[in-house]
Amino acid sequence: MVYETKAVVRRRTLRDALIAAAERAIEKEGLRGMKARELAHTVGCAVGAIYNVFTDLDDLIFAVNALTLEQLEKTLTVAGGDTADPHADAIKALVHLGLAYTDYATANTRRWRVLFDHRLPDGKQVPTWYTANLARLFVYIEEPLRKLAPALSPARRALLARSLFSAVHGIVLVGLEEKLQHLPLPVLREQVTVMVEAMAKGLAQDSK
Amino acid sequence: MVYETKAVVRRRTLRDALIAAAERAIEKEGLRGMKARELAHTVGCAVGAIYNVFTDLDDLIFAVNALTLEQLEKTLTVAGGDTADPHADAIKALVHLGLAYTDYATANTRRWRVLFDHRLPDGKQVPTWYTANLARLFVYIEEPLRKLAPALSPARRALLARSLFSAVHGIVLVGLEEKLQHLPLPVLREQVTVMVEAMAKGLAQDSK
DNA sequence: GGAAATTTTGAACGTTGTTCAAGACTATGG
DNA sequence: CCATAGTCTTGAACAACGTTCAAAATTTCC
Repeated sequence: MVYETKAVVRRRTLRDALIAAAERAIEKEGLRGMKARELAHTVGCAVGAIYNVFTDLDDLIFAVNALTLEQLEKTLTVAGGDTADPHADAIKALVHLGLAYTDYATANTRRWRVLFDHRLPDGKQVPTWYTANLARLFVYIEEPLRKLAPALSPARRALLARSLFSAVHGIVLVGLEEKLQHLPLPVLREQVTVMVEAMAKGLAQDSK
Repeated sequence: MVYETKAVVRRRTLRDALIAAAERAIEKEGLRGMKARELAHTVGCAVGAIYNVFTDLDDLIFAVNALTLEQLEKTLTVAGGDTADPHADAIKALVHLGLAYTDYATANTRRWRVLFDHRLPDGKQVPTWYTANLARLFVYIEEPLRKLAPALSPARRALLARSLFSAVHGIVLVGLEEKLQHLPLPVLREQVTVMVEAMAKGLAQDSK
């Protein structure tokens, strides 16, 4: 049987529709706005049907997060190095990445928040594919970092890439935090630029 | 009437007991573990009694967060500058602050997470006193920062202090994230040290 | 001491996510 | 093309949650 059976098609259609509905719900009201009954209503199925396609709502959230990560990664195109000055190029590339991250988070705050906000009930394990996908965010940083500090061992470079990502993530996170004064986008972008440049220069200085 | 009436005493006693119960619940199972009926049972009151003392569970969470912030601030004692080299002193002080933050977050992960994880339902405002308390975390950084880059205007210094805090916060947050590989404390401390030093050196370099 | 005011109580309400027996549908063999 | 075995879908029902509120208990005040 090469062709898909009706049931399989229906299943995937429902799956996609539910994901789309969840995306819209999250974008409009955040994780709180994603409710089983509401999703079922908007896609026109019974509440129980959700659980034929996803084991959990948590499972559905992970599916949305996977798409969010895809979206996010698409915006993280590395700026081509001019190769005139590899050092300056690397710094430029890092700033570019940081600003792209800032822009995505600002434009898609609720979706982006769910990537990290969502907490599983005690005992439940995060899917390994999700961990791997998230960790891929660090990889984008490794290449410029290699240019910036070539002497670094791969392990240390990976660790530093993670820390660089985390630092920018923190700046954006706190910058967009409602519990504090919301920073206007231009100010936030400037802070990211200044901090990434500082980190890059400081790290390069270290490894000399 | 100088002396407190019985009702007022009871009220405050109940308030404190509920806060204590909430603290224990959060420490054991996070925000999810803090349930109205369970709190009422552990302090020996009716569920409804909670709502005589707090308007919401959110209100109770803010009360716990206030205590958490107090605890946290107590650990952020600034290391005395040796005044031999103000530049090096400033960097040391910043690293010290970062490590203190790291240590508190590691030792009290659940409590600490609630400071930032807790999200209000749409429309509800964060109490201004809470915003002010949180923002006080940035202030600790301003003094070393002044030594590091004296030319900075107060406004820019405040902004940079916020960004420095945010960067460290991000590193710790991602470092302790279950959705990624948990970094062992020594590794995390080292990353914080390296990154704070890099940021400090980079910023100092800029302002020369 | 007794009336008025206040606080405490816990059953009840509205919303959650999730389940599961019953009914509807689909796939397959004759 | 039909009957039947298997599968999927349904939505009422369940448990657990935060929150409310009329009644009961307590405290306050003269």
